Amino acid sequence: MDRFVSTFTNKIDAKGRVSIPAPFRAVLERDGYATGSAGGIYCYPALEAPALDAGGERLAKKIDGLLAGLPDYSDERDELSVALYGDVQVLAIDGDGRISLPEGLRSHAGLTTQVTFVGLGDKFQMWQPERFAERRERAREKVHQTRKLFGAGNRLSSEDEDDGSEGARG
Amino acid sequence: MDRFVSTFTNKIDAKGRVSIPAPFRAVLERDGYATGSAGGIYCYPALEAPALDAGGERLAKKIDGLLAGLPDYSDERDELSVALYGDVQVLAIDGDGRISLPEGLRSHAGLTTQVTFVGLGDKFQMWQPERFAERRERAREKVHQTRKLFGAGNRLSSEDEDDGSEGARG
DNA sequence: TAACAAACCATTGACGTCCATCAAATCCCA
DNA sequence: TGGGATTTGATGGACGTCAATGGTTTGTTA
Repeated sequence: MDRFVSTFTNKIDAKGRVSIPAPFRAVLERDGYATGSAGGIYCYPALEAPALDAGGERLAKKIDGLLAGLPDYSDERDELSVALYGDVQVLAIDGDGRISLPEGLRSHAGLTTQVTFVGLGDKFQMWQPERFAERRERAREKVHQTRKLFGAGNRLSSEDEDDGSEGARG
Repeated sequence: MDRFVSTFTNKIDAKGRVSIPAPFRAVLERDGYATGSAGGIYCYPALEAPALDAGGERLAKKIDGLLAGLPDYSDERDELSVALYGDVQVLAIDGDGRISLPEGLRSHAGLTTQVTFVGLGDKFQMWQPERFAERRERAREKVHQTRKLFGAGNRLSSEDEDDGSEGARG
């Protein structure tokens, strides 16, 4: 499996460190990340939500792709670069699979004692647990309505039905 | 990693010196810069912003590339050369990873006590911290709007589209 | 010789690395 | 199938290293 799926909730310790869920680490390693050596995960404040987006090399390449079409040294490119590269932090993963979240990122997502990791396929997000619970409720509502529109015969929507599949520990 | 990414804020000391963030130095060294020896970073006032542009060999080559298309000894080339090269300063990096900013550059960017280094991929910028905070907000706004223009059909923008909803299962 | 700049050195605090502990899930064998 | 052993992942803490920063000395030039 090479996608981020499921949700997990881990603690932030006194030094601001938090363990990345093991399944996510496995995906990152397959994505070209070498634990312990130089490199790390790319992390930035999500645009539309009080959360952090994060991912590995694949995510970095997508960001590059957004800028690839723009001419060098145009104002437009500079402006986009500020938002895309300027907001990104490269977080190193230590030997125990942990990252430490800088203050700036933590405050954007309102993270204090716990972090909920949410798999989104190519990337994952980090949420303050209570906030994510709300968001999740809204999302379920939405899925419910969407299914009604498409009709019950749709196999894909029944795919979204399974719950209790989360691996949240602790 | 061979690109300038993230933002860092460092102090200017009484003698006008400021440390270049270690990750940026690493990029510069990989780019062909040898700390301590002859050479330095290329730095010039940004054309459209109260900030300084800076970079290493790769940046210099890109500037060369802009001129390459024009015929030798043409007036056009001469003028563009002056515009591009005329304001460039080569700043030496001392043994501790610091540069000292000449008064001309400092005043263009309004730098007094602190400098915010902003990674933009092939180059980085130096900003007065408060001014950068504004610029960053604008940039995020713009990305926000750009995404809406592209719409969900765009592969790249759909990547940035999620607000967490699609990852919410169970 | 005074003024300035550049190299050198020293301190401090943050961060990365390493180690120990604990809980949960799995495996193995009776 | 049940219980104990083993493995893996999460968490907390100690320690060493490096980056940022401030200061001092040396060299150079007018």
